Amino acid sequence: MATWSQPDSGFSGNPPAMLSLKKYLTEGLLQFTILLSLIGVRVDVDTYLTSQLPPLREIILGPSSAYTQTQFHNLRNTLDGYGIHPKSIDLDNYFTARRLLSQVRALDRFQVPTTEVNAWLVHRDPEGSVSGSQPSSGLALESSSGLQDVTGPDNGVRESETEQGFSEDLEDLGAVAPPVSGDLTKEDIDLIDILWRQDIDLGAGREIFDYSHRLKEQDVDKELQDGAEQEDTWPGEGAEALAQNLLVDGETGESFPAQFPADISSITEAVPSEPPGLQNNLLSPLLTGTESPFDLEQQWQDLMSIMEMQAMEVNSSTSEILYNAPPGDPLSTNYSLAPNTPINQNVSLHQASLGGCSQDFSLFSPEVESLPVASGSTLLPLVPSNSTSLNSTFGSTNLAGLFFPPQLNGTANDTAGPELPDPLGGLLDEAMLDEISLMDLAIEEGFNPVQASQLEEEFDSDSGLSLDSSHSPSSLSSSEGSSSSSSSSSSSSSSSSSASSSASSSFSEEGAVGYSSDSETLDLEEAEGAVGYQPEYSKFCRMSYQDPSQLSCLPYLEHVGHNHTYNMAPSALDAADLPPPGALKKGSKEKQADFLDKQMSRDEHRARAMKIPFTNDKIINLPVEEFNELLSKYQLSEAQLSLIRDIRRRGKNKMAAQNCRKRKLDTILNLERDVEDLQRDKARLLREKVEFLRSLRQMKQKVQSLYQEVFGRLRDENGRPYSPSQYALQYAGDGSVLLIPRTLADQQARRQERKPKDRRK
DNA sequence: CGCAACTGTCATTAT
DNA sequence: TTATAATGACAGTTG
Repeated sequence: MATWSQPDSGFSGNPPAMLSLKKYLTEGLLQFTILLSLIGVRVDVDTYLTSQLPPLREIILGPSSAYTQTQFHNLRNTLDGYGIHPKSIDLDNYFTARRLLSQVRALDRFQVPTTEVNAWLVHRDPEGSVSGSQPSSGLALESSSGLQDVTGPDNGVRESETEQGFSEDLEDLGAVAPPVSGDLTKEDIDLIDILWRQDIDLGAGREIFDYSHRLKEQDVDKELQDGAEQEDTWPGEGAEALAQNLLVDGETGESFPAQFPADISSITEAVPSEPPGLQNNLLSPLLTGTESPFDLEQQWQDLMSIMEMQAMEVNSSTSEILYNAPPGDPLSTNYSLAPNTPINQNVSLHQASLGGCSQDFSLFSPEVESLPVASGSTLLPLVPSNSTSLNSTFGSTNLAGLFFPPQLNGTANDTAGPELPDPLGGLLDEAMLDEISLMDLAIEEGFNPVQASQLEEEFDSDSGLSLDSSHSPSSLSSSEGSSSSSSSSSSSSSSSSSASSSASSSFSEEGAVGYSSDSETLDLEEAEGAVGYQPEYSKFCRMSYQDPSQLSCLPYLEHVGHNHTYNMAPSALDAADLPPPGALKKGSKEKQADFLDKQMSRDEHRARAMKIPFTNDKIINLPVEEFNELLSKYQLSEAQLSLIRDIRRRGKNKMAAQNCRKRKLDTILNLERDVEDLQRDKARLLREKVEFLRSLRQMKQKVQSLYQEVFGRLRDENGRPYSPSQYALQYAGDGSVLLIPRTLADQQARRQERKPKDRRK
């Protein structure tokens, strides 16, 4: 056996390099298209391919490898970690999927407020209490949300539960990788090869990902849960209104935090400190806008830019505030908040948002957003009397420009209209919001188990190489000593139990298909070969890769528990060899022999009937040269030779069929998992987007409030406040703020308006 | 008995 | 060309 070369040299005949790009592109694209269609993501695959977007490209190309030749040996020799279910054979595909996942998860890194998301998720106050900005206050409230109830226990409990679920699923998958050290000896590798050649399932494997990855995924999971909660709070019509409002935000949103503090201070310094008087009348154009559809990619880029620019500004506190907003309290939506808001003259925007948002939250609460108002007019009903004048005031002031760099600022004010397409608004329509909720719900309820199993696999991945481990069903079946198989781990023992159900412990005497077993029996066989009859012990483990106990727990594989080894003696050839029915009554030895006979395959019976002087294992698994050499050593009849050739052909084909089926199943599983991952990522990204938009809107509201505050404190030479309808604050590029007549401001604004949306009286 | 799942086998094609 | 692998299709076995 030591002399054995790769029996399945056919694999080597298909090096990875041979994988045609065409195959990748065609099959990969096809699969990915299917995935996308399943997910509902409308993405131009070609665009992403050409744009060389790494994650998507990997996603596209990844699954395709499932159909490619599996480089078992190469992969195995990499000693890299991977976790695979018992039927999983396509390690290439698995690696691809892993790489894909890792890259997708890598996206998490860029995202600004992962922790912030968690924060507001956890602390969201469904009661809508204003004071809920405190993180600690939200936890109890969280459970009260409707979706939360649907999804189950609170996050804290949930996380642990998911972990348990992972482990269970992992076991189901049979992918539990035993903690094998990464260092493998030559013998180990050889053993792996041997096991593999013996039609052993390579399924179990260790994961590529380390603990941090798993943690990351868990975080993502938690985010999903949280996201589901938060989104649950959105009323249907609210989502639409929100989307529209968000659009407006998107226009102006991208850069304003940076300049804010300085501007504020500059304004406030020049203003006498008097109680605000006109704040209520001031309506911020920033809150209004029109939705402009945008392609997904552009939105992505915009979103990214927003993230980058406002990462520091968008913090957990704002998020908390946003989500602590009282549900459905339209009354609080009026702009009375300004008086209640103590404006610190010198506070930075960040501080202002922290302090003011808690009180101003009502303006940005989902309920407010949910008001059935479109674009700029959304907030008008909320404004008491001179809302229109206020609008005009704001529109002319170009206040937004104060906070947003020109290149990014799409003229936030209503009158100006969206100079630039809203990068975010297009994504955030009602349907999308609904989709988010549904997706989260589905993921949490439906996909969590699988997802959990994935996580569990990753968790176990560290343990190391599981290919050859005794834990893997395949190894169990193939273990040459097989006596050890009985003592194998629980996962493996299940497989042995299945075998034992039909066979006594004797099955372990010979490593069924294992080459090692051949070697062990070689001498004996050859010694008895002349006699022509070598009592082969049944190949109990032949089918062992299908560990029923493990697979039964896995939804996909629960039906794989069969062990149709064709134990019966069907052919007339071996009928004579079969013991009579009364054999069972004979001694245990004969009983055992009978049992073994029944475990023999048809070809084995035929071989025995034909007095084939060597085992079927050899016939099937020996390399061609050795096989021919073996044949040459015996004087075999033509019938025998024909049978031997058939046995070899059938045996190889049987293994090929098994591999094929495993591969097929693995492909399906991988695709399924990819779909889940993509759905999860999509949901997460959408959630993040919503979060950013909310934060953005909140900050804009802050700006508006400050504007109102400043404007309200302005007094003319007679000590009277300026009328918002007659004056507006105009800021210059250098950061200075001027009080100018509204007519002038309007002119300037109109000059900048691409699509005038005049609301003046 | 019928059905579903699993498995082995054959034929065909690809490598 | 040969050997082998892959795979669809079919049939047998089992629960």
